[in-house]
Amino acid sequence: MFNNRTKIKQLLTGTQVGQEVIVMGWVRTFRNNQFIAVNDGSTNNNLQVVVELGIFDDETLKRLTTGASLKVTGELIASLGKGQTVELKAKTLEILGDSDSEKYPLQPKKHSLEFLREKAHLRFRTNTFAAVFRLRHSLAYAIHKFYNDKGFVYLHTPIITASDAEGAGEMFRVTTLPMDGTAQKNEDGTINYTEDFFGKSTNLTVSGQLEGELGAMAFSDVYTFGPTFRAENSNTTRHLAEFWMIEPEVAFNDLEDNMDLAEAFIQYLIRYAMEHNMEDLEFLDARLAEEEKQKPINERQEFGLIEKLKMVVDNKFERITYTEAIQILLESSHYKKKKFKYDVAWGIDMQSEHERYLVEKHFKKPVIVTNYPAAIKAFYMRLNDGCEAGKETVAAMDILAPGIGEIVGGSQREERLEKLEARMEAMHIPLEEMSWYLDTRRFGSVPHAGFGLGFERMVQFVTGMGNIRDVIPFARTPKNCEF
RNA sequence: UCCUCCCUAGCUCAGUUGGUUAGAGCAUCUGACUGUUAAUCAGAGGGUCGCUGGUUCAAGUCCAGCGGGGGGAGCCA
Repeated sequence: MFNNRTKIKQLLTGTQVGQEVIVMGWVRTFRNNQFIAVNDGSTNNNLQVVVELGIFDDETLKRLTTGASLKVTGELIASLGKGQTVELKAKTLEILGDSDSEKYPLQPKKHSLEFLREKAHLRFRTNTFAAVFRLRHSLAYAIHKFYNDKGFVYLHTPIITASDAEGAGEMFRVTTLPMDGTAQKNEDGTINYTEDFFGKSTNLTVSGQLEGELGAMAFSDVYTFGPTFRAENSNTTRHLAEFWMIEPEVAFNDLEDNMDLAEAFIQYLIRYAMEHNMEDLEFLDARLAEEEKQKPINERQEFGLIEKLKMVVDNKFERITYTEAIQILLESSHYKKKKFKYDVAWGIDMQSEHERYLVEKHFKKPVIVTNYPAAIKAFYMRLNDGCEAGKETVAAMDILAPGIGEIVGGSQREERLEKLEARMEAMHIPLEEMSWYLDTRRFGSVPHAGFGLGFERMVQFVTGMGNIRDVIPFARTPKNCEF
């Protein structure tokens, strides 16, 4: 057996002092020809391995370069120096893999996030990214735990879909047809997809929601958690072409139930991270505080990372209707002083400056905005009854988070067949192609609701990372598909 | 896609009104030191100034095109 090692996280608890142990990991620094800081990814804290002078030959010691991998056996002892409680007194030292220090890109010094983004294959070995991706893992686990404990069924919705009706964004085409122009064409010049692999035009999914609704009509409570794809040419710090989304879909739920679920969900995830990853959160908190110090005072965040997370967990989210939100904006001194670039009026699709004002200036906490004008929302959202003519609204809700903007988008779904069909027709959505979807409304339709939470945006919120490309291992963005 | 800023050593940056041999800190290498904490001290090596073209006696510096990146906007999660 090769893997008879003990993880560094375990060793640092100090329970094995006095015992002979085996450690494997990577060299972070080698100081004074005596002290190796070894990291194995189980924690950001390094284990100090002490090589006493004269025990190992110079040839071996020279190979202890940053990034090299090691196997060390020795006795775990209470540290003789300050700065750590335990250290490993090396008895044997084996270099598993050398790392040419002239070529290894990660140096024992600060690197910019932009530089590390281009070295995404190695950036896990840095403290910042190790903390981020351990948190990402924890949050992913917590998502399954949250829904599993509530009796939800994890439904795997397809990655390749034929429907392009949802209109959530531009889609990536999936095809095996030749791209050299020799693909068969129809009389009108369009590509003849009957010859394609699936016999029709197919795409990568933009959302698992419609399939999720099918599951909810049998299991009552389902959720999806998987990758989604948008071919939008978005170049921002909060958009990816490939991202992960969590989409619960719940039968016998109205908009209020939906909001309750979303709020409990977000608070659960943050609480889980604080209970299981506090060390990493503290590291990121300190990193962020350091970064804030570089900024001019008027651009600094009001709260630290952990402080912000505590506030979200400890306070109810603010809930306002779209109409109230518009009213708040219109009455704001910000509006009266004409500080908004875009005008405010009932019916507009709020701009990010408006959302930011509500969340960051007015309420200073997460805000749930409900009942948006029907004209600016998707076809499947439930029309509210008793609306004033020309001011129809739908039972939609968006959760806006400080610093990130929209983190959740959801709604109660239109369960009434005639109203749904009328809405689809008005929005030019082909009813025949969506017949499978409409069957849910034909056979035992029930009120139901669901939402989508962008996983990376959630990871951004919890880690405080400003750029979404730094919270997914290998980011896919326009003009960038490395690794 | 639009607006804006940027691209100089491995990294982070400086480089004056265009003018000799393009600099610094860190990293790396060599040596010294040896209970260090991003060790310290001394020395050394390291550059097609993003690419292509143009203006000029002369371009890292000015102009144009292309490529890449940051920030903001739109679209959204």
